[in-house]
Amino acid sequence: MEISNSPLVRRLGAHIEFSEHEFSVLKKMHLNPRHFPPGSNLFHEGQINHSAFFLIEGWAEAYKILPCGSRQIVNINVPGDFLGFRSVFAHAADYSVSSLTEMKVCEVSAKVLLNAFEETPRLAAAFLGSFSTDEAILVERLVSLGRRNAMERIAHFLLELGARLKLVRKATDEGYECPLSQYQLADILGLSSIHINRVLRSLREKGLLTFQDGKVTFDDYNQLVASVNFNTVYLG
Amino acid sequence: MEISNSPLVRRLGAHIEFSEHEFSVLKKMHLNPRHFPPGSNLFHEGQINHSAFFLIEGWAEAYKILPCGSRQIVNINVPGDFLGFRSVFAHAADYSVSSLTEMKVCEVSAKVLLNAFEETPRLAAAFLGSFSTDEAILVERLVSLGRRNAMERIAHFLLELGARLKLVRKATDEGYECPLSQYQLADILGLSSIHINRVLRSLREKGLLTFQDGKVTFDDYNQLVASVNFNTVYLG
DNA sequence: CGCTTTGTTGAACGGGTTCAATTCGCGTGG
DNA sequence: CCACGCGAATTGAACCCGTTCAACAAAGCG
Repeated sequence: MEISNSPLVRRLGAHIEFSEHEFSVLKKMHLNPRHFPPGSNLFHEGQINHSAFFLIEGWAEAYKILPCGSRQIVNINVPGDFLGFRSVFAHAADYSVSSLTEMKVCEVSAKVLLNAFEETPRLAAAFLGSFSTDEAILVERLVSLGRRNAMERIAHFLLELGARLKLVRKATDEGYECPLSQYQLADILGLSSIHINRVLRSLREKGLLTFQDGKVTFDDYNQLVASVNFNTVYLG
Repeated sequence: MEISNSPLVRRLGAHIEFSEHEFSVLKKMHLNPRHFPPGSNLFHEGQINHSAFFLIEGWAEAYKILPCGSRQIVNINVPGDFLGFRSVFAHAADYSVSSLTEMKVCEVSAKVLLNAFEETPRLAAAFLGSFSTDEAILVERLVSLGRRNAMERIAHFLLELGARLKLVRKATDEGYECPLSQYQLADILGLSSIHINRVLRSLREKGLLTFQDGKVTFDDYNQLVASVNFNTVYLG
């Protein structure tokens, strides 16, 4: 793959132009790609990591399991996303990450990463900017779980995912391929899968969006955006 | 104030020992402290910031207002916390921050911060570690809003706040001073203030914790921790 | 072919909200 | 000094969004 088409470069480069030197540093991070089948564990809660991953192809989920047995998905990761960067700087990972589909990642050790940061401060700033976006996504989901009803949560999440996938050319205003099940949607949005099912039906019947057969289709993008007050500014 | 007693140094130094040089860099960040009365806005959603703040004394709240008028508090900040660091690297702040009490902060420009990071990589790592903890707090709250009931959310949040305040010597296992109202607790935990009130009464009657007169008292710390499965590992 | 995973629908229940009213403490002005 | 207003806490009652339990259909897969 041509380096400039890498989803990582596309994400980091959303706001700045890279120099030749910066490109070469990024290129080094693309060596040694690794593949995982669906359902693989990249790392788990409490694990001490000395490396992080770039997600190049495929989808992953970051989640926590509660003692009572229920589960909260913290984030869904798509190509261009960072996996486990926090746990490099923290003592240990505070959640688990598994692949949802066939997945291609590039592993980067803490050392390589910190060296790159020292060497090219602009690159460090680009990374910090992207980390900020990740946290903004987390904040926006917190708002959803705290103050939005089921319909708003679902629409918001699927619109957000669409916006993120557009960055890496995997979605349009028409919709996108989506490997998530209704159960996973429930664990992301703090709802039961039964209720997810009912609300999805209602959204479909209203002609707003269709979540079916591994595809999300925006049947009326503008009305959907308007009806849940979706705003992309937080995505950077 | 002696620099080594600064809540910022106490937080950053939770895991590493600073050199003389690193101390001097941190000391420079303590110049020009600013004071704010309760209810001041440090910055608001959408604002473009070129500087961030360390919270030295007092409490603050970070929140988002929804178009429907309801509010979600993203985090409560206590001495030693960072305010607005993300918005330095992102395009704009994605939430607003106001003081809850009389407050003392130190302002640090993006430039000074980035220079410090280049100059002393260990300091940069300490900051990244602390940012990680902030994000872990966010993740844990997401889990609360998604999968815990009102009693668990309240207990978890007040225990977490206690653990954070212990780091800066402002709490013990007995309890701590807390300027939050029941309304604010509601906006943090995605509940109504009426329900907060009822659950607080129930917790008090069970002899687990008392939230009254600006104080949180852990009437039976161990039983409280056990009954909601509180675990501090995510706090780093 | 049976088994598991995912999706679908109905009915009853319940945790938490909403609306409404009351109390208490406190600062402010008459 | 008291009346007033205001924000925070408190309590009751009705309601409702979302859960839980239960049953069944459809699709994929060894």
